[in-house]
Amino acid sequence: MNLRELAASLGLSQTTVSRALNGYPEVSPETRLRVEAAARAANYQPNSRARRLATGRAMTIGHVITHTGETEMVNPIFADFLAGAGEVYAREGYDLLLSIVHEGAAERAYRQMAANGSVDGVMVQGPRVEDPRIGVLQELGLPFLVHGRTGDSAGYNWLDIANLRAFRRATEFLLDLGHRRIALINGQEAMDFAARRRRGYEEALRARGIAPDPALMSADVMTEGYGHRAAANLLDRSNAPTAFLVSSVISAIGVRQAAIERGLHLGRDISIITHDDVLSYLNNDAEGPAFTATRSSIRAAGRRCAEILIERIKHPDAPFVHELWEAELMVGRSTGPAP
Amino acid sequence: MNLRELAASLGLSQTTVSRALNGYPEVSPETRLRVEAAARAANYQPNSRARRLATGRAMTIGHVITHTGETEMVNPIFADFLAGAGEVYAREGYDLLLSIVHEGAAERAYRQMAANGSVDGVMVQGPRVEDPRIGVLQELGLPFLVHGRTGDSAGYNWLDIANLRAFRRATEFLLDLGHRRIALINGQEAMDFAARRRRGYEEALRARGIAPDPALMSADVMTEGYGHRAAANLLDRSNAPTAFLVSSVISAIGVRQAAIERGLHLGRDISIITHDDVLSYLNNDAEGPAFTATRSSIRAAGRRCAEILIERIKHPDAPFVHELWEAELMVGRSTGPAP
DNA sequence: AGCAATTCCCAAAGCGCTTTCAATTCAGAC
DNA sequence: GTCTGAATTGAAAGCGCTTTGGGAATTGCT
Repeated sequence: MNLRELAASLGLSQTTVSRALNGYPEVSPETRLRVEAAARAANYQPNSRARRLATGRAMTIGHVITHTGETEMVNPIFADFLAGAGEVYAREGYDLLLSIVHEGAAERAYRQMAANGSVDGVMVQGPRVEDPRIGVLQELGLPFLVHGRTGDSAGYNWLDIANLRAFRRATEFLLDLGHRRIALINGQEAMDFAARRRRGYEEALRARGIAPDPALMSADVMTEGYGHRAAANLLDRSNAPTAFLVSSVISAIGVRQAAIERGLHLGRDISIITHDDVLSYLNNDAEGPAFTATRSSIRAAGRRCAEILIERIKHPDAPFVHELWEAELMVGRSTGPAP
Repeated sequence: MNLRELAASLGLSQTTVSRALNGYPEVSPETRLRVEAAARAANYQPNSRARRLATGRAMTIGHVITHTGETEMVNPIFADFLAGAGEVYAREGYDLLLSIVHEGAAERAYRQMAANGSVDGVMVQGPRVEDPRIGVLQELGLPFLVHGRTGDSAGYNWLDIANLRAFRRATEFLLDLGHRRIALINGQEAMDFAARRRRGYEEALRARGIAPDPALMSADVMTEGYGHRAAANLLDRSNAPTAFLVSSVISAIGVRQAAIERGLHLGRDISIITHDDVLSYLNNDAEGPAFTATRSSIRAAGRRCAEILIERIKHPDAPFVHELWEAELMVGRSTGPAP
């Protein structure tokens, strides 16, 4: 059933039927009701391909997710972010076009989306400290929103969490507990969020007169194995740290494992604070691991990012939106006074 | 730059330019070269909206991912599956339309995709023992492929792993090591894969004259917390199991944690076998946890599923494809003789 | 009653491609 | 020379919708 047939069956023109269904005012109430009833009865759905061509809008938002070359790893936090954003898209009638490519191919993916008009805007995730994607998107004139920040953050829309403050705060918390040798198990520091977290950690240490010790810091893709390996190395040293600051729950599980293997008791012999994205399948709650954590839901971020982006698509000339979220510090059972 | 402008700039008709770019034979080699050069120079990309309308093909594949009501959990294995499928889609020129909805809304999502023609086919993941989606898709006449199986599996395309055999094999492995009280920490048994795994487990026990003990079996959404909780309960009983068969690495981590908390040493006091989907961020290899595992890459499955589905879209009348993959049993450090 | 302003509806022109059908050219066959 | 058929190219008709620019009927105002 298409519009022409529906119109014919009603003895109306396509124009009127189209207007009736799309809520335009120049249709009499009775006609609108009649049309709506007929459309429902015939289970009429406008052909989205035709509509897109006619309106020039794709009603689609593009997400380009990259995986890093070496490990081919797809960051699992994307799933939760997508779930949050997807909720909003569905509500607003947008489709979500997902493209998963190697890191170097992201630019091409964006160019293609822009050139062939398959999306109205794109969501950028996981920006690096220097991220070429931003410049490309600015040049393309495609509306976009960055989850995170990079470079000169004034010239585009972004939503980020206060990574620096969160990790400064977490470090201060450990310092207050008397810890002096605090290890940082960070994500890859080419990523903007990781770079900021490190700065927060270092600032807090310096503010207490402690020089950051490069031997206590590591940075890598945040897998469980990495957390385990990094912690194992550090714990086997003569001058082992008494506390760990970890960038993800997945890695924190590895760190915990390394500690336990060495007979250390969490919150007594060793302290761990992790950043917690509140992933649905790794709940860090009272009955779970209950790590002390800086906490900010990635899914909620996805929702809000989607809202902002759609707003931007509707009003491309509005001023840039910058939204900074604070992470909350949740005290769990993985921290305690320095031994 | 659109086709008309490009054609005008070349002094050719749209017809010829279109043909030249799309590889039709009725264009002279020189003309084709000229057109291709001009298209490259002008960075011409055909408007996908127009092309879709004209051809009637969406060049898009739909994935509808559901999250269960209570937990709102998005299964993280989807990310890896999508990454695999996405690779193939990109190669074949297909887009991936992702819809993340509540369980009950899946049917409506499919109907909508079919009615408004936004996809050429859909991928179905995580089928339940009785799954209404299959019937809906058959009725809609939309090509689809199921990752997994359900009900009468003859009437549609699917790719699955041999869940029953994998878990029977794993159970036999534990039995051979002398274990007699083996717990099953399964996924929700409304899911087809989990139901099959359970049958495999029970078959193996019965074959050795052991009656499956309902007290040793549990089933739930496979989070870390669930694994921890279920194992803790079992281990605190008087007649605790000596081995665990777990349906996912994430839950296995929780099980391991519960065991360690009770001073049990893996592979000596307690054995764990888990199913391993080879998730990129939870690598279960030599330097990682190294669980003994039944192993099958979900990402590889995603790749193959995409290939099959595209093939089906191109040849809708071909006979149904059924592909059953064996999981391999990888012996790690988490299993040993019964104490 | 006469006029302008609404109200409601329609015909037709796109949107930017693909594809059918027809036209033209030219080589080779008679 | 004429005819046939292959090789190239184009004109134009869609694909199914939205939207512009009228037009007829109705209403409101003087």
